[in-house]
Formats: sequence, C-alpha cells, structure tokens
Amino acid sequence: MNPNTELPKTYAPSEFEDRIYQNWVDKGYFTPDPDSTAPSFSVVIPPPNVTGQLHMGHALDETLQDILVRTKRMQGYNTLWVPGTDHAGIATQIKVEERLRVDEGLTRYDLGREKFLERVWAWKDSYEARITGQLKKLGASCDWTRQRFTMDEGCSKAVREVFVNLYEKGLIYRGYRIINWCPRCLTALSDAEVEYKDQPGNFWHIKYPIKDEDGYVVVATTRPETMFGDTAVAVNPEDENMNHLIGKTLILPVVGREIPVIADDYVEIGFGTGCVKITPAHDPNDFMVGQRHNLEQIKVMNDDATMNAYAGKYEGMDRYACRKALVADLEAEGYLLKVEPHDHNVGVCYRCGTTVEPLTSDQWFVKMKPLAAPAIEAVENDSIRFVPDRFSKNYFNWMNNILDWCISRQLWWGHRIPAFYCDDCGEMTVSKTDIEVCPKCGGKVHQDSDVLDTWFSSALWPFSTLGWPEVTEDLKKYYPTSVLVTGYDIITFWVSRMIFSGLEHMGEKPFSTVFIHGLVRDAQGRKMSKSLGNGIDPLEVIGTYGADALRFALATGNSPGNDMRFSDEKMEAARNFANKLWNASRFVRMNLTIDEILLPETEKLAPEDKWLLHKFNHLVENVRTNIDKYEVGVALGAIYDFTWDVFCDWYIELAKARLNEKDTEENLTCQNVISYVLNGILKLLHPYMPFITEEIFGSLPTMAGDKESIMISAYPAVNDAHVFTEEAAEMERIIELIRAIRNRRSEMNIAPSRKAALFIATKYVDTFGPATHAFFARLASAADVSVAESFDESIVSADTAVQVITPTATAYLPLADLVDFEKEKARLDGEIAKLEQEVIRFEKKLSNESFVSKAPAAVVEGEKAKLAAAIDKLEGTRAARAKLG
RNA sequence: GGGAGCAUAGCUCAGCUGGGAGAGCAUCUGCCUUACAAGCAGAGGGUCACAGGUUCGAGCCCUGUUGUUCCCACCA
Repeated sequence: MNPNTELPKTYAPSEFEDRIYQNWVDKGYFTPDPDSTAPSFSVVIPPPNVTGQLHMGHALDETLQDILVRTKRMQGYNTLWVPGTDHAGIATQIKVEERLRVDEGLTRYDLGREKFLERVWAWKDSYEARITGQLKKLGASCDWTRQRFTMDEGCSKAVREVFVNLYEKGLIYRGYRIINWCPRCLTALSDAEVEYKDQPGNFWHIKYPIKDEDGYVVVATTRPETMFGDTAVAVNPEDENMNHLIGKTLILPVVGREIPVIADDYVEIGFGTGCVKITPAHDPNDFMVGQRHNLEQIKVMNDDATMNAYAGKYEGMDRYACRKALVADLEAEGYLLKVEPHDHNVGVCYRCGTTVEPLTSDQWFVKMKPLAAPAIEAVENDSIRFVPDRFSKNYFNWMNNILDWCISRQLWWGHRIPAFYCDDCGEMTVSKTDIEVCPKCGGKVHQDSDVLDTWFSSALWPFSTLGWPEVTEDLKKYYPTSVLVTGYDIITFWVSRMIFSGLEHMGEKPFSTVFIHGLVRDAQGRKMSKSLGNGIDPLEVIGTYGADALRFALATGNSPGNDMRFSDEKMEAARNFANKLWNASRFVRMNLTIDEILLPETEKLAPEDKWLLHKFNHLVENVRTNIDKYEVGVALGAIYDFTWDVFCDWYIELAKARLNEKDTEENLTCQNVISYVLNGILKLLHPYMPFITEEIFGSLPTMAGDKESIMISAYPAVNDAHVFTEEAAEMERIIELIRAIRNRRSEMNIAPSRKAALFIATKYVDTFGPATHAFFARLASAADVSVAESFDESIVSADTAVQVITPTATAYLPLADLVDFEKEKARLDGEIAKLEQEVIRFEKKLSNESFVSKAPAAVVEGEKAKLAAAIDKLEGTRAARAKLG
C-alpha cells in the first residue's frame, strides 16, 4: 500500500493542489524525455497578453490544451506543451501609459522612449509572473524550462530574420498608402485591428456650385469635415442624369477651391445624389479613385484628428467640433440643402474604441497575395483541418479577400523595424543586425522609429518558440505542432498569419489541426467584459471550489466552436462531482488490504464484476474516440455518468457485502475489480481533474508497471478479455426490474422496512452460473428487496402479493402493505391501456409491408423483439389485474 | 449586401453516420441506509421554433419562414 494511507474525510482541494503541482515540477514530468523515440505530440500555448491577468477565456483555452496534452502524455507520446506570453504591443503600451497618467500625471513623452520602455519591461515582468502563477494554479502541464516571450532574444531574432527575408523577396515594402489611423493611440492599424460599430449619423446634402454657371451639384456625405480635402466630385459615366457634368469645374463651398467633376464607375447609379465628393487622403475608396485619376491627396487633419491648416478658420478644432461648426456655416450660407438621418458603420480601434480615421501615411506593408495562396491551399486540401470544419469558411473568406498587411506601428513597445536610414545620403538599409554606419557612404545611420504589429511576432510563434532560425533538436522533433487550441475570435488575427508564415519560412504547416472553442459568457449569456463588470476571476473560483472543479465546469458540456455559459450552479455541480469521487475513493480505500491490483481470472468474477468491467470497456472506447474527435465534453459526460451511476450507485452498493467478508476469495476478487476500475476512472479523469486524481491515486494500490505518479501512468486501453455481452445485458434487465420495484413501492408508500420478494428465475442461473444465488443475495441487501430461493408462482396469489412486471422478470410485493386496492386496480388499468397502445403500434409497424421490406433486417428484428416483450408484459399485467377482481 | 451558428423539459444544454425524446440544475415525495445531505430512492414536466418536402420511418436530411447571436464587406 502506498504511503498516504488514509484519505481525509472531506474533500478540501486547497490542501493538496499546490503541493501536487510543485511535486510534478520537481520531478520534471512536464519536460519531455530528450531520448524519447516515441511519436511527438506538441502544442504551443496561445500566448496570453502581458496586459493583465488571465480571465475565464484563458482558463478554458488552457484547460482544453491541458486535457489533450495530459491524455497524449499518458498514451505514451513524446509530449511537449510550450508556454509563453505575448508582449501585445499596443494593448500593453496603453495600459502602461494609463498607469503613468493616473499615478504620476505623466505621458510617455515626458519620460522619453528609453525610460518609458524600462517601465513597460517592469510591467511585463510583473504580469508575466502573475500569468505564470495562474497557469500553475490551474494545473497546466506545460514545460516551464521552455517558457518564451514574444520579445525575448530568440523570438526577436526570428522576427528580424523574417522581416529581412520577406524584404529581400520583395514581400515587405514601404509605401505611402491609405491606412487606418487611431487618433488616440497615434498609430496605424491593420485592417484586422479595426472593428465596425453601427452608429447613428446623418447624410448632409451639400451644394457644390458649378463654376461660371448658375447651377450646382449636390453631394451627400456622412463626413462633411473632410470636404477640405476634396479634390474632385465623381459621377458614373453611365448615369444619364449626371454624366453631362463630367469635365465641369466646381467651387468648393467655404473653401473656394476649384475641383473637377470626373467620371468613375465606383459611383453607384441611383444611390444618394449620384455625385460623390472624392477625398483621396481620408477615404479608402476615394484613395483608389484618386489613384485612377491622378488626384492630389490633401490631408486635412493632424495625427490627433484635429483639423490642420487646410481647414482654414477651423484649424485646431477637433474633427467633430469642426463638423458641427462647418455644418452650421454651410447652412447659414445656404449651401446645406438637407439633412437626412443615416446609420452607418464606423470603424473603431480594437484596443481603445476610438473612431479610426482613414488617412494617407508612410508605412510598412506585407504583400499578402503571394503568401495567402499556399495558405488557402493548405486548408483546402485538408493538410490543415479546422475543428469544427465550418470555421474554415471563415478563414477562406478572410484569406481570399485579403489586402496588404500594414505592419508598422507608431508605438514604442514592440520589435523595432530593422530599417536604417543614412543621415548623409538617405540610403535605407534593412539588416538582420544593428548597423552604425551606412554601407553605401559610411555616414551615420538612424533606425526606423516604428515598431512592428504585435501579430507579426505572434505569427512566428509555432517555430520561433522551438528555436528557429537555428535548426534545433526541438524544431526537428516538435515542428509542425500537433494541434492549435484557440478561440474563433482570433482566426484572422493569428491563425491565418501563423499558417502563411509557417508555410513561407519553414516550408511546412505550423500545425495539423486547429481546435476552435467558443467564448465563455456569464450566466445570462453576456460576454464577460470589464465595462459590464461581469468578469469572473479564475483564481477566485479556484479558491472557492478548487482547480479541478473549475476545469470540470469548463470542460463539461463543451462542444467545439460553441460558446458556453459560466455560473455558480455549474461550479457547484462540478465540486459535487469531485466530492463524490473523493468519497467513493475513500470508501474503497477503507476496504482494501491489497497493495497491487491483480485482475482475477474470468471464472472468479461475479456477475456484477463482469457487468462493471464490460461497461468500463465501453467507457474507455467511448472516451478515447471522443477525445480523438476533440469532443472533450462528450467524453467527460461519459466518465461522469459511469462514475456516478454505474460505479457508485450500483457497483459499490453491490460490493459492500463482499468487501465486508474477511479473507475470502470473493473479497479478494472484489477488491481487485473495484480497485482496477477506480484506477481506470482516475486515469480517464486525470486529464480533466489532475489534482484530485493524483491525490487519490497516491493512496490506492496501482497496476504493475504504473509509475509513481498518475500523470505518467499508462492510459486505459480496451481489454478484449472483458467482453461479457450476455451477463451485462442481463444485469441491465435486473436493474430495470429493481427500479420498477422501487417505483411501485414509492407509489404505494410502502415502508422501506418492508421488502419486496424477488424470485430467481432459472434463466438467471443459466446466464450467471453457480454464483447466481450469492449475487442475488447481494442484490437484495443493496436494493431493498428480499430474495426467494425459487421461482414458484404457486406460492403467491392474488390476495398475498402485487406483481411488478417487466419484459423479462416478475417481482412480488406483499399485498398486506397495499393501502388502496382501488388505486392499484386503476393503475393496472391504465398500464394495460398504455401497453395495448404500444402493442398496436408495433403490430402496425410490423404489418407495414414497406417497412419490413425496406428497413434493415436488424431494425425489423429489433421491432419484433420489442413487440414480443410488450405482449409479455401486457399479458402479465392483465393477469395481475384479473387476480384483483 | 455575403456567410455562419443557434432555436429540444421552468433554466443551462447533450442527442454520433435518420430507427420507440436525455442529463444537470430547479420543483414535488420519501429517506440522516456506518463513502458521500456537496448524499440516497422515487415522481412530475417536452406538437424537439413554424410550414412544406424526401423516406417504410425525421429532433436529425432538403427547401422556405420567423426569431436570435456572430463574422465579413462598407453605397459616398
């Protein structure tokens, strides 16, 4: 027997979770054996942002990964889970700036770049430590000796390597383009970083006078303040009402500048006024029109979205203040024709929510089309598979319509762009290493002040964490990784970019499967968010219920890609299950004398042993296949049902009699069977509830060959010797009969002290053999029935007992306990009516020629059996009713 | 505008390739039965959103409708 002999009376997870985790770390179980020749199973963690602490979404993501990783490890794979965190450029910088403002009233400019970055690194250290601590509390079995950070030396090296490679291939370029600008964060954003929100707005219809004519054209705009940057008005050349204007010159109201009317089929005939003001510097579509027509780009705003000198007297005003003032002036001067309410989608910064301003700017871009093509193909040909598959549509939609990726950010926190400009000759050099002097003229150089999009480094995560660009052993062994586990919300940001990056730089996909999960919502189904204040801290939940209960609650009912709700009720149910397992184990432990589990030969097994082992076999098969399908929730449901219903409610009750015996063969058999199955339950459950299973495992006998810890023990496999189809089926029928007896007793308010007589039919002896009588005796004590030694119907008659009839057996309840004869008669009548209906239904079905001829033979046979059973039961019930008169 | 998900018991959700509707919680009844009251034994409760279709047979497959959630696009 193991050293921890007794299990404490109550389940108190806080007593052992930390101790167990520390032991795993000390023993080095999370680090794969470098000499292993087993096939690899590798996972890289979606690195949490160092912006703060983990929330429930992380807890779900981490739990799912740990379930897969622990399962595979127990199944003998050479398993690696790489942990790490993401510097989260813009998000982290905002946080640190905010703290600086609140605590010290300073901006980052007050500190200067270097000092500010010191602050961010300090922030990073503190939050990285916090996140690491949370992962450990949760039980994540990642290899801490391989922990990474997107801005550590290795990852930074990978970033540089990739940047320079892409630049040299012409896939990274610098250009003056229209981009999304966040006036609050003062940086460019990629298309993916802009969210769209419906906002009420207006269509302002403004008259633009025609030069040298009396008339005017009317343009409708949602953004009047951009008119200072108008360099044309466009009409569709096919528009018969408007095309006469082409070539004319208009006078911009207020501004007085002259602009041409141009022809462009971008203008949709019949929408709005048919005339569109073109502002190439502040609208992506206008930008393209401008390029086609060589229009001037006039930027009318500063970086903080205040108006610049082009706005004339409005200079210095915020864009919205300017809009208001300008509209008032237009109206006063008679240029405003009408105002029409119009809702439209406004782009906002995904980090701070500020309305994004499209504007032209000098930025770095990744040319996407050549990179996207192989990435699309990899998913099309199933080289990479999304689970569930429907998310591949999401992916295709994004990748097929992808535009060039703006990767430069006007931030300080991030990987600095490795481009150097010569102060003398202006030459630009892109270099993997820092340079001091211009390779062309020897002049002094300065580095580009921008940093890269944070997702640029995340895109390399599956190989940068394994040591790339060095060709390391890890890279050879663990790339491509096996599965990526993440939420559907970052497929575009992250998954798609990892796919094209892996294919481009490694020449191989980064992972085979993308296992997508949903969002964790609150009990009302709302998204958890700071502003709603409905977020739940995983650590608090762990403190109250334990990490295992949290993991159980997150995994139970989880199905790929679907959102889930989180509630106290679920936590209680999870905790209750942990408690049930704890107490069942405690009971087993109390009754054991064996040190090691030795499965008895088949001849020694009791009927209930065979039933249990048979059912356990099915469970193992069920769990294995469902986990392979990433249906971790379904698998867990099966373990739950087996543990609670089969193992606890039936087997343990039946086992009590044998376990109470002293030094008998039956006792030994029972000890071994109950230990074997409990051991198996613990192993199946371990990936879900690692702590409690380890704690219990340590106090119970083990299988030969198992190691000192459950997490490195062998995962259960289907045992072909444990197929007992006949006995198991008969046992199920007996259970059905006992349930029927209990039901009847309950209905009749029969005192528990009154036993029902259960007769042993000869067929049981046929099935179960010589052990039948002993088995029924155990059944009797466990199920509140008494057992008669033989099945002799003559000993019971109408005035002594009421029959409980099931399709395969009959039990008798002492009639003396019946309170109400009339009630019983009525009940039987109802039963008979129901059975008659049932029989008719089956007969009808079986007399249906097309059913019999077209349905599979097995189904028809099944229906026949059901009919026969129904008829038996009907006849028995009629007989019982007849006896009552 | 394009695409996707969801709609099953009072609540939260399962229901695999079509073959007599399930669990947990809640409710009601009876039990402190020496592992567990965080428990045990029972019970009630569903036109599987609606309308068609395919099929011997539909919660499941097809079409449409309604409601709801999300993603993408952005007609100024």
